[in-house]
Amino acid sequence: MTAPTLYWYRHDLRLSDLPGLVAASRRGPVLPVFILDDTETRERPLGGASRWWLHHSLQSLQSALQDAGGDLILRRGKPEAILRTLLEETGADAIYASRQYQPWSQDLEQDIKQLAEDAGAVFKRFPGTLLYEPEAVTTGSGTPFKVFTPFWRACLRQPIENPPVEQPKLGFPKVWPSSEPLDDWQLLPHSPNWAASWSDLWNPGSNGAHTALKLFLSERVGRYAEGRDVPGETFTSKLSPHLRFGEISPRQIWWAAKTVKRDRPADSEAVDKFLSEIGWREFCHHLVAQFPQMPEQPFNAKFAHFPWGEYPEAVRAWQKGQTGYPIVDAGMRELWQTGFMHNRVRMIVASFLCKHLLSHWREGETWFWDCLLDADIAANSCSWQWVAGSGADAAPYFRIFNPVAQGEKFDKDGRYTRRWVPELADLPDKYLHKPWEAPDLVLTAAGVRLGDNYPQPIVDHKTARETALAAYAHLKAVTAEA
DNA sequence: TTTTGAGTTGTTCGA
DNA sequence: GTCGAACAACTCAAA
Repeated sequence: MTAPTLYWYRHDLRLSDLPGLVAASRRGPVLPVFILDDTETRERPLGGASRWWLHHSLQSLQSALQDAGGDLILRRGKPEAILRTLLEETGADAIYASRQYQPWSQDLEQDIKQLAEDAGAVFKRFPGTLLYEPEAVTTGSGTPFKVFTPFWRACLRQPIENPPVEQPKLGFPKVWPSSEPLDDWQLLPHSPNWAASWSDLWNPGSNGAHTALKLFLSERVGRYAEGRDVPGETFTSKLSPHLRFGEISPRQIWWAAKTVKRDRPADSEAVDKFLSEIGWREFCHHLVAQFPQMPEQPFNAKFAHFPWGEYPEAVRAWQKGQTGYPIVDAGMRELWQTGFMHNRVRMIVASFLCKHLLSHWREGETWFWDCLLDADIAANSCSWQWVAGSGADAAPYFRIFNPVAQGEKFDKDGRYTRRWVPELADLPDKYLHKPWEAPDLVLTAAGVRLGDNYPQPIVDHKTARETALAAYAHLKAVTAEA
């Protein structure tokens, strides 16, 4: 009888377009296993919102595997220990998995390879999480790209030739090792259950991912180029949490988008704009694969000297959406209430934390990590560094978002701000993004009492901007000395 | 090796 | 209200 293959599920919770699973199925019976590592020895523990998503995504994958006549084995602990045990328990002679790119992944995969060999088994990694492997995209001189545009152009010169692969026909062993009940993992919040309404907002799992993709490509992508910047409208794909957990592959997205370009040439440009966002995801993963310190250290070493301050009260006001800047507060409340924030607003709130509050980008990175359903080490750390000015191809430090101007430009009709900051809902458009400038009569009529039911701005924009620019000048002075 | 062109997402100021 | 220029040089990538 053929020995089974352990398929070690990681950030690839799907059945279709999964090269490792196809290869495993060709060898014989497959034992799918997912390991939750919350030991904090190597892997960064998941944030609260991500745990909620993971619960539902695992549930979805488990039931899909059961429909196929199999199951998903759930185990908790260190992957090294668990995979060693499973090899012994099941007599499996191979572990197959998708390659991952987190800072700790390379060491972990090396250790798994070693323990597999020690047990007389093989460990094989497969692509599937990215469109391009980090080694495959380099500059003419063989070094990794540090600027997005040439990076993405180099990617586009390498066409994706193979279409996504279908779900393989899976065979399973007769005897199954034990599995922990998902509910025992307590991934869902309780007392309070802050995610009570999330099931209405999100549909974790591959089915939900493909539904979201179809909806986006059929109804939204045409207006993506401009619409993506308007947080009060829905012209973004909302695919990020699905991609984060690998419920859908970037290649599946790529091919579906390619079909749209062929069938609706008028939308071709907008589709390319969308695909370049997939490109940013690739860029971030490649950067972290090359620079594993990204989540902790500034990519631009000069920023080690940047005079970040410690302002815990201001950071708390930012987290709670109580800064007194309506667009900032709207974003932070959307995040808290839904596990998501519109991309445009992510930039505004991040700029505000780093530049208006002069707080370290890691404060923001940590908060986003805990609150975002799509929290991903690579995208999160690269994007925060991008905003802070220390990242690859980063925004220049003197580019400081004006939260009033941004609100007036991108949330002109106030739909987004009024939704998340209802205490300002009755203010006229003219003052919605700067209530402190509204005459008393207007405030009273709208039921707004500044400093009472909505805060005064915690910093003055003009002053904060000047202070931030001075901090940057300080950085220049320090590095000039060095 | 040297040179050259270019670089996600902005703001402010002054004409 | 609208427009162009300045903002700060610097580093990257390719010719």
